[in-house]
Order: sequence, then C-alpha cells, then structure tokens
Amino acid sequence: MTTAKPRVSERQREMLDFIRDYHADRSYMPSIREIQLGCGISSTSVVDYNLRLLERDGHLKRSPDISRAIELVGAAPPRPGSGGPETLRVPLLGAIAAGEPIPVPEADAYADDGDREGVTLPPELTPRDSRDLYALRVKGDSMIDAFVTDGDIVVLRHARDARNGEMVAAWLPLEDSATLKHFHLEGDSVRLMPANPAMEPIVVPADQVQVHGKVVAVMRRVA
Amino acid sequence: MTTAKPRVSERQREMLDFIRDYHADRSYMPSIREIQLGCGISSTSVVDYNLRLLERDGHLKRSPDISRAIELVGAAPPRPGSGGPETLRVPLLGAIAAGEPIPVPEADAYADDGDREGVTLPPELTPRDSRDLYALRVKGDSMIDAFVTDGDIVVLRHARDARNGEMVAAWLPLEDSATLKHFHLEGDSVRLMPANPAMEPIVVPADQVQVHGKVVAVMRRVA
DNA sequence: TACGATTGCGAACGCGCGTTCTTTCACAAC
DNA sequence: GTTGTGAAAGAACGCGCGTTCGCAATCGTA
Repeated sequence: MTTAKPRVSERQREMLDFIRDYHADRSYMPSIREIQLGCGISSTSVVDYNLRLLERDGHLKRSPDISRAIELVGAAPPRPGSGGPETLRVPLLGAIAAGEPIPVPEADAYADDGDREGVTLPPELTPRDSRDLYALRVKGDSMIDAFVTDGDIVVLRHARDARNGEMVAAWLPLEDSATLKHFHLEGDSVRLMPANPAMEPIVVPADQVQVHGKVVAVMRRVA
Repeated sequence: MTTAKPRVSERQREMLDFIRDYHADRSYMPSIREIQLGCGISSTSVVDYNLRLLERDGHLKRSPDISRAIELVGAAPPRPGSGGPETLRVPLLGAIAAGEPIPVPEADAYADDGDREGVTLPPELTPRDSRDLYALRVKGDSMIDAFVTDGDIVVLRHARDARNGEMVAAWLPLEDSATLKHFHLEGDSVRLMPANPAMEPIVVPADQVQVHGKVVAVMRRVA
C-alpha cells in the first residue's frame, strides 16, 4: 500500500461512510446535496470543500461538472481468490495500427480458451477491475510520444466511451479502420490525437467514432 | 432466477452492455446522453424510451428526476479464473532516475526471497536467458523519447557492458549517481544519451562509467 | 387503404446539481 | 494589534441532464 492518506477528519470519515453505504444500496452515487443532508451539513460548499480534500488525499476521484461523478478508490472489490499474487491470462486478439482494421473483442472471444493467442498479465499490471480485458499488438508509431511504439503489447479494457486524454482504440466506421489514439471530446466532435508530431490529429463528428477499449497497461520486450 | 425477462432488442442489449461497462470502469452511472453517444443513438428520447422498457422488464431500476440514477438488477459476472503458464518473479530493487542513486543488484538480493518487493514477469516478456534479472521503477522523464516514462517498471539483466544503442542503467562513480540512458562507446569515452531533447547527453571517460544492467523489458500501468 | 401500436427522431423546457463568490469565526504566526 | 490560514456557511449562477411534446417511419391487423 503506497497510498499516502493523511488525517481524515471526523466529518470526512462520516462522508466516506455515507457515500459507501449509499453506493452499496443503490448502485449510483449520491449528489452533493444528498451528502449534505445525509451527514447533517449545513451547506453544499462544505461538502465540496471536504470532497476536494478527500480527493487530494487519494480517497476518491471526482469528474468535474458531472453529476454524481464520485469514484471511491480505497476499497477495491474483494478478489474472489485468496490474497496471493495471481496472474491473469488475457486474449491477444490481434494488432492495431493507424489505418488498419482490428478485430472486435466479442464476448465469444473469451469463451473459447483454446489455442487462441494470449498474454499473461502480472498482478502489478492488473487493474482493480479485471473484467473485459484483451490485448493488442501495436503496429506503427502513431503513439510514439505517448511512450508506445511498434511491437508493444497494449492491454485494453473493453469500453464504449472514454474521458478526455485517455488512450483508446478508436474505430472509424466510415473508413473501416481503427487506431490507437488519445481521445478528446470537444463539443459534438471527437479529436483523436496521434501523440506523434509527424502525424495529423483526426477530427470527426462524435457519431462517426466508436471507442472499442481503453488502454490500461503497456508491455514491451526490448530486443 | 425468477426475473421474467422477455425479448430484449438488439439496441437494448447494447445499452445494457454499455451501462455495465461504464459502471465497471467508473463507479458511477452514465447519463442518458452518454448512453446515446456510446451506443450511437440519435436522440435522448430513444434512450429514455428503451430504458423505460428495460425497467418494465426488470432489467434495471430507475429513480425519476435523478441524474444517472440507474440500478442494474442482474448479477455481477464472475471474475475470470487465475492459473497461467510459468511466470517469473524478479526482485524490484528500487528506483532509478536522472541524478539519483540506485541500489546495486548484488547477488544476495536474490537470496532472500522474503518480503522484498518484486514484480511478476509474464512469459511474453521473459528473455531466453532468465538469469540475473531485476526490476527498477523509473523516476523522471530522462528517457522520454525511448518510450519509457515516469512510473514505468523496467526489467534489466545484470551486465557490466553493453553494445552501442542499448538502454542501460549507468553508474557514475564520481557523482555517485545512476541513470537510465542509451549507451554509446566512442573511442575511450562513453556518451550517455538521455533520449529526451530537453536534456543534455553525458560524455565521460570510459573508466568513469559502470554499466549495471541492460533493459530487457518495460511494463507500464496506465492510470 | 385505413388505422392504431411500436419504434425512432429532434428540440425545447425546467429542475437537478456542481461550482463559485462572499462572509464569518477560530486559531496560530509575526 | 495585524496577517494568514483552515473550516464552515449561505446564496447565486449556470450548465448537466431527465423529461416531455410534436412528428415521421415501419409494422401488424382489419
């Protein structure tokens, strides 16, 4: 445990408990005003103030301007197995490169565990939620400035959307191609940043891009 | 399982998948407009319409007038099992950064397998010769152009020399510090290239540099 | 062909809810 | 004393986002 978590005030402790309980009960998060009411606080700004501190100390994450966008980071859902360092096998579904198609990670890809290619993910690289993971081999240097280069293996989690700045596997239906890019939603259009100064960003209407997954880990074997 | 769940349309299936993935990723729920975008639907009212049907059929629960107030009723999917091919455990000996000392990988470091930190190396990253391996955590961006950045874990094989161009952990006895650099032997002086245009290469006589190991693999966990 | 039900589309409307600005009070530093 | 800082309070402000209403397209049934 490397998370540095200084003093939590009594009030912050109560807020964390409330949020945890609320989220366990419903499965969505409470609003600031609900936290205010649930903890007997007399102003929303106090809730905001303490949430800000809790985020600074790594107890939770917030997405600005989004309703009920609180993520609790501390308590990971209990792993089903014991406690030991387990490795995870994820399917290696193919390659991804600028301008080349990639196979879609279908559900049946997880079903047959046969001789399909795969990579083993060490626990150090395994995210908290280990579902819907798959791996792709990187072709080309479109993400050269994001420390991802030709031949790397990227591990992705299947997702249909992304937050700004995240590295995603983006599918362009019109061109029938997919790339690894940084995702930026700007109004109604999406900008895909190649993270390579030699390459142009791609800007398309938001409905002409489909996110297939977001990168959660990178592995490389140096010659 | 007593839930009566009639026909789910293709679109509803997609929406359920999207919501599930979204909630697994963040821990809050998507808004109607996010579902619209994520599933390629052209109107929010269509999303609302289908959510209404999904709620009627018991696939989820909604709280009216509350943002992102969707509850999935289905059971959480089981975690994928463990079990994989042979992985290799290598000791994580510390950190390496421009201008900071690193501990020397001594032989006894491998001896005690106790509570010293370590990383698990998947077979895909394991070199043919798996002896004398150790790992370091990268501090700083001195190798930013070599696709290695702050926080990465580099796996090295213990070595006292290197060929030109290889990435090595170099020890400078005079400064009592070590760095991750590209190694270049030129006559009887050594040039250590930072692979970062903002940083100056280091040129020193060959007897003032000591190679400690060469990088054989890189691992990174993306936030 | 007619007609209602189903499904989908787009655009307002209006509350939900995060954010910010101003004030206040306690306490420590100088 | 003055100054600075952490904690709290209350009130607006304004975008986020669920909701609703009008209207087209498709389909089943008479």
